[in-house]
Amino acid sequence: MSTRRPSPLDLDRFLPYRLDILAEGVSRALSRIYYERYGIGVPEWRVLAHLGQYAPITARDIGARSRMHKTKVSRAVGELERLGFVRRMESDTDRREALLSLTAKGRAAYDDLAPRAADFARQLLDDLTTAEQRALDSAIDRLLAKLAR
Amino acid sequence: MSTRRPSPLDLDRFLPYRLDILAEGVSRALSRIYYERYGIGVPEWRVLAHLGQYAPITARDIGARSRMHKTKVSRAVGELERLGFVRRMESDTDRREALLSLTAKGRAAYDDLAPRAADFARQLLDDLTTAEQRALDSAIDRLLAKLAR
DNA sequence: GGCTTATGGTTACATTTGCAACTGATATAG
DNA sequence: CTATATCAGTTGCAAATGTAACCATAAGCC
Repeated sequence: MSTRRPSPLDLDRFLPYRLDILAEGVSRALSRIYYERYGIGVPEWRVLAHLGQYAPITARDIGARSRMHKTKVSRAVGELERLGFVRRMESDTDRREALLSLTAKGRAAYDDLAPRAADFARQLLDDLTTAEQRALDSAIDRLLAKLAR
Repeated sequence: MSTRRPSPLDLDRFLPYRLDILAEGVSRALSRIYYERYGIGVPEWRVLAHLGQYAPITARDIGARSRMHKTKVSRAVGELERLGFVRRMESDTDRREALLSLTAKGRAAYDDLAPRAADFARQLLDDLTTAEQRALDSAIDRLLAKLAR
């Protein structure tokens, strides 16, 4: 008679799987905010958010910070330029790289979106107690640190 | 004189962004395990894992459980069939759908991979205290539940 | 200096993905 | 019944993505 071995892997509790579904769902929900208003996708939003906070910054550094492939950054920057959101100045210390920053229009979009995005994250977390939020945050920090090794 | 407004959005603490980077990093690290051994990618691995645990199951149900688009499931199943990992039986209650299950070869791959995947997740989490692990798990549950609404 | 190697960024090409349309089958309304 | 709507799954096509090659510049080395 065949006995069913206990499954060595319970998918519904498997962290990588759960994280992926969660990240995808959160990203999709958030994207509604910026896609509806400005017609931009995830990579463009990411670049915009980086520029809002860190400009002037090079494409390289955006990629390094956000773990985006350099071609993805390059194309997102291109699209944002096309939209008139981003301006590039050539660096005077290294003529390969360009210092990116926001135009007035890009700044306006950022100033519109950033608080909405922050609200979104707040609402998402508002079921959790402060302690749970801290626990989640610190767990993410530790996992990220572990991956970096 | 211009004063810098406090940023309304601190990216390094922004949950959607952090989740995305974490999920991507975890997935990439895990994928080494199954890619190196069987040359399969994320969608194929996901389908394999579902079949290992829930077979016989339809492609539709795999998609519903794992939030994969039906075309992605369809192609992953096709690839797993090509590899000789998956067999399809037609359902006798509904001839549109196919009941998928693993061949001996597919089962062997699953039995090889599943414990490795489980180990991977355990190692990933072994820095965290049990309390932290539970907090993380419950936070993910709540966020997923919130998204589902 | 000149030569090799590495780097920021873009582009070409192949692969992957998602959407829309389709096929064959089932459910449902009248 | 039968006509219409719905559904499981596949396929065509377009958009998005990653890899590799490339260009221009910079850095390291002799």
